[in-house]
Amino acid sequence: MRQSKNSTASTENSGAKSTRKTWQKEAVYNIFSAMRNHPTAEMVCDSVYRTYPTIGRATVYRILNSFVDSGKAIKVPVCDGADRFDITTYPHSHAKCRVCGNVFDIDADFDMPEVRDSCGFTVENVAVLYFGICC
Amino acid sequence: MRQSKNSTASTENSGAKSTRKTWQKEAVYNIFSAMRNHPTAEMVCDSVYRTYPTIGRATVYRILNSFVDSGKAIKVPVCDGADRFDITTYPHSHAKCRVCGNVFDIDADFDMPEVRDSCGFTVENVAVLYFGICC
DNA sequence: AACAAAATGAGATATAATATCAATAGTAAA
DNA sequence: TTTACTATTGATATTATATCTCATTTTGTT
Repeated sequence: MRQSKNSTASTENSGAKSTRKTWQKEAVYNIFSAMRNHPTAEMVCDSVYRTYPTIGRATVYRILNSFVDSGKAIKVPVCDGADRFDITTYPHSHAKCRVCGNVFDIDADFDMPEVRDSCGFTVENVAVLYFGICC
Repeated sequence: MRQSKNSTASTENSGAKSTRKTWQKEAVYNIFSAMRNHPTAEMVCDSVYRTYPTIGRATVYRILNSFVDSGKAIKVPVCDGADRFDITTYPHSHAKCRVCGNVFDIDADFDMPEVRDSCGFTVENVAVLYFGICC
């Protein structure tokens, strides 16, 4: 995603509410929530496309971002490549294989760094990412 | 992939790839290592450009990546925007402000999740990233 | 049905990073 | 020093990622 200078998210238009039901939102949610491989936006596009060839790419991107904004999904930072989207929102961490590039869920069996306030930084969320080899 | 087929039998740098000294590598290292704000590759480019206007953009990208490969720097995953490069390689974590976009070092005063082997995944490294607001 | 606003979709634009490849330049051998 | 070899560079093209623009369509409401 491009970095915007002074706004947090493009979908957050002051007071704008995405309340209207559309078949596009339904389609993206149904297909994305069935994917358990932390897909990129493009991967979701491809899947949605197979069933709904008329849907626009920008629409899929917009809808995925709206899921993140509304807490229905999270973005996983993976350092390289496209953003990953994760339908699993409970606290857990991720592992990325540097060979195959796949991203896996990792149960947070260690003490998950807790959200804290220090150094004048107000923490809202934390992401833990392991790098290594899966195979 | 390239093998030194006709080099003398005893090379001190066995397997070393980027061995030749160039003023470009010197320039990028000197300027990058003085930047303490987790710059993107573009930010390094801009800085290097001011002193060495003839250096190529691709060269800066290549050299920065070689620093990461050789362990002289790390890439910081920030979920949004361009990759960040960090000259500080000792174990610590990072915080990213969702308002100003800046990235800060955070001392790992909690128990840093340790590198482990679980679920068949061989962990080589771990990154902890806080999201929040700095101001 | 008619209306206003939200949402979409096609394409343009912005941004990020690597690939290509001829020319250059570092290093060792002669 | 000169030569030979090839790693490295740099201009440009290409690929990848993601958002923006805006005319058109659709939704929810009256």
